[in-house]
Amino acid sequence: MDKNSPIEFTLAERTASVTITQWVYATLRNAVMYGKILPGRALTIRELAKELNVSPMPVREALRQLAAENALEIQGNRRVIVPKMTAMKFNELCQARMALESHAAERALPYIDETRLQLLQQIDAQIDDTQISGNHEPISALNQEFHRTLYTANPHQVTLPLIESLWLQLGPFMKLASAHLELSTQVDRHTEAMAAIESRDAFALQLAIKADIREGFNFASTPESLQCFIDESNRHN
Amino acid sequence: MDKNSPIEFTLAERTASVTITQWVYATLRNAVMYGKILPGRALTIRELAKELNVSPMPVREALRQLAAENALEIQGNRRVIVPKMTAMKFNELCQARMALESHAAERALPYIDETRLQLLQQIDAQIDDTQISGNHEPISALNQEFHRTLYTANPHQVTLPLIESLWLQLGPFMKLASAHLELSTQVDRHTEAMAAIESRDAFALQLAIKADIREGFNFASTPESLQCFIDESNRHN
DNA sequence: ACAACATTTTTGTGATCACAATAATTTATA
DNA sequence: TATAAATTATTGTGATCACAAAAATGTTGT
Repeated sequence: MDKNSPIEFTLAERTASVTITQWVYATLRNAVMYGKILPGRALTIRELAKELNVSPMPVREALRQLAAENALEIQGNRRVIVPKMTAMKFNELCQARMALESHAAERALPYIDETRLQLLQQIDAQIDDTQISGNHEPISALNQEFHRTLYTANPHQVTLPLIESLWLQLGPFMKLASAHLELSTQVDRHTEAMAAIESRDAFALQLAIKADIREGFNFASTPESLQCFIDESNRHN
Repeated sequence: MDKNSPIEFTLAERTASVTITQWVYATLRNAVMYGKILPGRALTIRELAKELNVSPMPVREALRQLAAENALEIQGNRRVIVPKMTAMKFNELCQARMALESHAAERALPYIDETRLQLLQQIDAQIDDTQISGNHEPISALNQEFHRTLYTANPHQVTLPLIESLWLQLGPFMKLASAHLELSTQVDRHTEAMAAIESRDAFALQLAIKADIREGFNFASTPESLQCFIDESNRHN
């Protein structure tokens, strides 16, 4: 149990009119989403409060909020940890992403206008530029922005919070997996998605989104390689 | 603004080894789920604390948790309210339920054994018994239990928390709508679902679940009648 | 009678403290 | 030396308080 493994916080911007709780929440969320905290790592209120130079109170609230989003897990002994991954759970999370996000894309399609399409193309171009660097975090962040921009075209959207919950649950594990993976093999499904949008083809859009999600996880194409990453992620604690 | 409209709390059971926060959470969640709090109703920490005979602290945490689940909405002025419904949002919530729950049912199907099927039949029988009374709350609770029992057959389930979030968002509005509706017209789609399970027909099961959800909302079959209920629900504040 | 201003009250936020439960460490025992 | 028991340290929970922002109320001027 390397309970004391340090956490590389990327401190969120601390603008005015943002409460300390919101700032702590954003900071912790970012740490979970981009795998800065290892699965199984125990998080204590006082430790985080000291680390972030705030009182325990905002940390308490932020932790509870993240637990409500299934990003953290409150154990029976009231300890808060980053949940561990299993092969079956990983599979369920991927399947849930495909079901929910293809649905969100379909419901967003009628609302996508020329402006939003250009926005999507712009983000996709940024992804191509960043692809060379090979860093996991900025690519992952841009990829999320692409999906978010697509789904939020629907002004009555209700699924994004649910989708973000799934992203959060996959985050800690993806970081570990991406370290052992060359991303270069990835085909650009975003282009296919945008073609489907232009031709107003809901079915093709759903296929493209599902393919994009599936390929993001194709490092774990065989059960053996998946199990290997899971063992790796759980070895440290 | 009948800000002071009373809230009929059904107090959750206060067993030992349950924290006050958990108890308050369960109580408030129940109130939201079964429409005891009108949409638009502002909730203040101190008011609820006094009402429930607890200190403000557990109420604070419970409210934040419910807000994280999209059951409550934190406004810009930091006030907490039960979100108001719109026709478009209502439609999106129904569509999301159908997409997510039919997916959950499909993923659960392989795990359903004889024992669980009997459990489902038992719950369905209870629903038939309660149907006569006409009360919204117990029928709704049993209906939820039926769906929950189905989805949790899958031991690696990850979608139930997301589904419950959708239920919570629909809760306050359903109560208002059900008051103007005779439920007797409802066909029993649960029987169809169980037949699909027995024949291991995933597609038929998905259809049955979708039909069950759709029919639960068929009081709002025309846009006009839906708008009528929405106006009614928002008139009070 | 109604708008604009000043005053009072109420509210969420965040800090600090007490306490019981849990975990970690030390000491005692075989 | 290994295991059990006792002690110490740490933790989450919940209560209380101070404070600034916001809402409600009261007051004034036209």
